[in-house]
This record gives sequence, C-alpha cells and structure tokens, in this order.
Amino acid sequence: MTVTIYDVAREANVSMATVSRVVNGNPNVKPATRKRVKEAIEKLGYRPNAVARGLASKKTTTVGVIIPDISKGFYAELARGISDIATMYEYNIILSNSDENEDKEIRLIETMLGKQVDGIVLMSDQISPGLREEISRSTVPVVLAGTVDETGKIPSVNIDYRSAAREAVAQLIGNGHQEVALVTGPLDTTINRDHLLEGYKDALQDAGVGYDEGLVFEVEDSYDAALEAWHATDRRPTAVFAGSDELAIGVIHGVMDAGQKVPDDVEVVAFENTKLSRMVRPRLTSVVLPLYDIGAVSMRLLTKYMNNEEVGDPTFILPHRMEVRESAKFND
Amino acid sequence: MTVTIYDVAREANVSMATVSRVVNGNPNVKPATRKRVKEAIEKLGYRPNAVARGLASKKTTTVGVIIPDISKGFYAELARGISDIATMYEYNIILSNSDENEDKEIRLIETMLGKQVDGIVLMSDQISPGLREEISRSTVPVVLAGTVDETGKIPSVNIDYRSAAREAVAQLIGNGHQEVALVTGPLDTTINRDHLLEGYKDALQDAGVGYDEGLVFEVEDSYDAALEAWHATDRRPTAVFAGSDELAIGVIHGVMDAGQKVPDDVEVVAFENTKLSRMVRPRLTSVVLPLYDIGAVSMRLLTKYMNNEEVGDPTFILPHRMEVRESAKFND
DNA sequence: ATGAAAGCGCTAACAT
DNA sequence: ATGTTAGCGCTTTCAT
Repeated sequence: MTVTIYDVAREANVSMATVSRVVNGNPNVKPATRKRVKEAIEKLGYRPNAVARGLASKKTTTVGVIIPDISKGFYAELARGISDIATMYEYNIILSNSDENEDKEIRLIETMLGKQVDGIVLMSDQISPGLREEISRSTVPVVLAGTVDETGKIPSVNIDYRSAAREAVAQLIGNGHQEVALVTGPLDTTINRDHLLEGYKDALQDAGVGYDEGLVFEVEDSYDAALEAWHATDRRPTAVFAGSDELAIGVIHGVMDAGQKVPDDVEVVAFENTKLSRMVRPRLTSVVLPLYDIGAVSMRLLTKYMNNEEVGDPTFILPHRMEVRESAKFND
Repeated sequence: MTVTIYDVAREANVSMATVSRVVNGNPNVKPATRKRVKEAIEKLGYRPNAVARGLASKKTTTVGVIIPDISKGFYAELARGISDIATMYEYNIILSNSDENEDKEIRLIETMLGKQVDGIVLMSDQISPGLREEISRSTVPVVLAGTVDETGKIPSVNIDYRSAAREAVAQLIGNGHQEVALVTGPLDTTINRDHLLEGYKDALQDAGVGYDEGLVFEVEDSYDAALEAWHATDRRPTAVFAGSDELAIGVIHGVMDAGQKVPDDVEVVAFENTKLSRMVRPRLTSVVLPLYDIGAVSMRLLTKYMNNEEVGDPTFILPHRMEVRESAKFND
C-alpha cells in the first residue's frame, strides 16, 4: 500500500541509502543516478514518512505553540507571526489552547515533548512557579511570546509595556488632565499589575499628580465589563488610559451614555491597536502593540536556539509607538 | 540521556511488552507488576516517545488543520471549535495558514500527509478542481469546515448560507423596503456567489421585487472597502444586507457620513455575529453563524471517519438564526 | 559515488 | 499474565 524508500531503491536499482541521499539533497550522488531515483520517486508516488525520519534523526521539524485562546484577536495575531516564520524555516506547528490554566499548560508541554517537538513557543498571562519549573526541565528550547517572565531567565519577546503605559498617561497629563483613570483587566496578571499599573503610577509621579485608587478600574477583560464599570461609577475623570482596545470602546460608550463626548469631554487612549481601533467612532488613539512582530521574532529566536546558535541576552524588547486618531488628540 | 521503555523494563524487572501494556492501559497486567512498572516510570521520569509509537502503530493522534488566515476572527473562531473537540478526543493539531492560495493548500496537504496525520480539517473560500483532486487522493479522511464543496462529495459542515441570506433579505423587504442593497465580498468565492447573492435574488423574486445590479456592491472583504463603496455611490437604498459584520459596520459609517441614520433611514442586517456586533453603535442585527459549532462538529465528524464509523450523508447543515439588535428592527 | 547494516523507541502478533 | 520477536520507514556511520 504505502511506498517506502525500499520500493524506490528497487525501482531505481540503487540502495536505499542512495535514495535517502537524493531525497535529502546530499550532493554525493552522480547526476545520472539522481535522475533515475527521481524518476522512480515520481513513478511510484513516493512521499517520505516524516515520522520514520523523526525517529531516526531525532528531529521532527515541528514546534509546539501553547496559546491561551486562539479565538482572541490578540493571540491570533501573535500566532500568525509565529506561524509565518515557522513556515519560512520549514517547521510545522502543533497549536494548543491553554485557557491560561496552569495545569493545562503543564500538561501541554508534556504532551508536546512526548511528540518530540524541536522547540516550544509559549504564550500566557503569567508564568507561575510550577510552569517555570516545567519549562526549565524541558529538553528542548522554550521561548515566550508577548509574555513576561519576571525572572528574566526564560527567553522572551515583548515590548516595554511599562514605558508604553507611562508615555500614554504622560501624554494625557500633558494635555492638561489632572484626573486620568486607568481601566485595566485583572491585576493578577504580570502585564497588568507590574507594567500597566506601574507605568500609570510612573507617569503620575513624574508629573507630580497624586495616585488616586478610585481612578483605577480593574475589570474583566471585556467590552461589557468596561461599559458596566463606567455606568456604575460616579467618578468623572477627563481622561482614560485603557488596557486594550476593547476596554477603551467600552469606556467610550459608557462616556457617551453619561452624556459626555469623546474626546471633547473625555480623552481616551487605548492599548493594542487592533483593526477594531479604526472601526469605531470616534476612532481610537492607541498604543500600537506589534503583535505580529512579537510572534515572528519569538519564532525566529526559537530557530536560533534549536540550531544551537549563540544568543546573548534572552530578553528581547521591540519598539512601540502611539497611533493618534480621534479619541485623544496629541500634537507631537 | 533519554529514558526508553527498555530502561523502565529493566528497572521493574519485566519485559518491555509489559511496560508497553501498563503505559497503554492494557488490563492484562497483574496489579502488583503494574505498580512496580509505574514506580519505575516515575523514578526514571519515563515519557513515551510518540514518534516511535506513531511509526509502530501507524497512528499519530494528530490531525492537520488548514486555515486561510488564523488572524481573521472568522477562522479563529472555527479553529477554536476544532481545537476543543480535538483535545476532547485526544488529538493534537498541526495548524497551517494557506492564505487561500491553492498551491499552498495542496502543498500543505502533502506535508501533512508526510507527517502521517490521521485526518485533515480544511477551510477555504473555494474548492478548486486541483484541490478537490488532491483531497480525493488523500490517504486519510478530509472534512471541510465552513467551506462548501459544490460537488457534495467531500464531507463538510456548514449552515445553509443561501437560505440565511434569503431570510434576511425577506425580513428587510417585509419591513417595507423596496430598495435593498447587497454588500458582499468578492463574488469569486462559492459562498458569496452561489449562496449570498443567490439567496438575495431568491428573496427578491419571492417578493416580486426586480433585481437591480446597481444595488449589488462587490467589494474587498474589509471595513474600509465597504465604507469607501458607500462614499462612492450615489444610490440611496433604504436597506442593506451585508456579507459580514465588518462590511456592515463600513456601510453604517458610510450611511452616517451621508447624513442618514441607522436604522431610521437605512436598515442594515449583518452576517456573522462576531462579538463586534455588540461593540458598535447602533449594535448590529446579524445573522448568527455558529462558527465555533461548525468547527466542533467538523472535528467530531472527522473522528468518526478516522474510526471508520459509518456516516450517512457527508454534508452537514447546522441551524442558523437571526439576532435582532438595533441596526434593523424586526417583529417576530 | 554507492552500499550494507545497525539502530531510533515503540506496537503487535505470537508464544508460553 | 508475561515474554520474545519482528517489524514500522527512515538516518547514519562505516565500508568499499
């Protein structure tokens, strides 16, 4: 039924070793025999069995990708960057959703190692001690994409979220706002707690503005949650820094529902710059997270580790910038 | 370095076959020896090599997923459905983006077959003859998710797009509109050409309304394209059926830019019902495509084929419905 | 430039 | 209930 390297060898009157050589592009084959082998391959419709190859060579040319939820735009964008570079280097990807569940994450790493992946790209909100332990035990390289490891030991690719937040809030303050709110997803994730919130505080402190806990809205990471939070509060800050485009839109609609205008009464800066940011009115001024690039760079980084190339500092920081549209106006 | 089944066997004083049995949950093992083996596994940190297992058993418990573009919400949602059911049945997924490119699609199938996947889920706008040929040659089952095969030979899971379009347009006409526009993505895809457009025509015909080609706007599948199309035309239909949420939002903003109101002056029905539909104002009335379910059902179907279970009609049609919000008002 | 032969780590008869 | 023995289809020395 299945055509093997033996069948090809017989057909071409050579040994299987020779067939293996032409299949793998080894130059030590006389052109004439190479031609004969190729014809035999064509004639028999031979297709190399990657599993057998993987067993013999101990390389599978596939990498594992662990993602919280592929249906979320944020991660899907990262995944596309990872995938494109993987394809470029001729790797395939085993993709699994973790739902941020530590047990699942650990189990997925185990499964992927069992499948003999050559490397792993991991995305998560948080590297728990258990996860870190598992990663450090891994027999193949692991790199984090858009995921901060507080210890800085695990290779990772990110932007400087804290500075980005700080700059955004500074711009808002620079526009004359004294009451700048922060609307963020759950503060139990590293990025929200140690980067967005801290960057927000940094900017306040830089400007000599007092920190007012009542202006920090910690909500579930969704449009509805932001909207409801705005409906529920009677605070009326004149500026808002939101932790995602979706949160920003929720806030904007909340502001509108309160009879105010964006950006005239309230300026809003978002964080992420998905295509959503251009599809709402007013359009969002947003810190742009280069998600595709983060994915791409992390995969590229992984290829280096898989080839045992020297990589200096394992912590990569990509540049970020702000896209100014209508929800907040800055002159730069 | 790597611990094999032999090492475990030696440690537990049994044969490798026995180890294999306990690893695979074969009941024919005395509890006492099972315990010894498990302890040896634990002690040595043994992890079965899935590649070796795959070579010996000719099953890899991994399936290939070919997707146009994982960064598009439409497909990401399908993918999540596929992934969840795959996980449930203990399959892993090799995920690759095709960008709707026929050559890539064919090459991906080849690669996946080379990796010995047990089955393939394919998504595409269009099953070209070349692709269909490749699929029919596949040594493992292939099922289409959210993808229509005109021949009906290839197993697939969809909704009845044509009826959905027909019903949506009929509702609009029922609201008294005589000029109902269709804003659709490229008409060279099966769904747009043979389902949305035809369903639109069906409804017109049902109601005795003449077909006016000038009311069909074929645009690139994006917010901007819809918006620009609306800016460019001087037709002022009072109702619109849009081929996606994104197109609908573009139309709505175009309508607003023309000084008209939705739904007062123009009623708009979208198609897809992404979370976007609730995040814009007015919120979208939209035909809901059960994308997650389509993905889930197609993966479930694939498991049946992989187990050689009998499946009757290979063409599965899931139910659809309309979610009425603000961009069009219906009383039902 | 080509071939022979030994694994890679496991499953799956078959035997006991 | 447990062990023995062939493979699975390929890569990779090592010879020649």
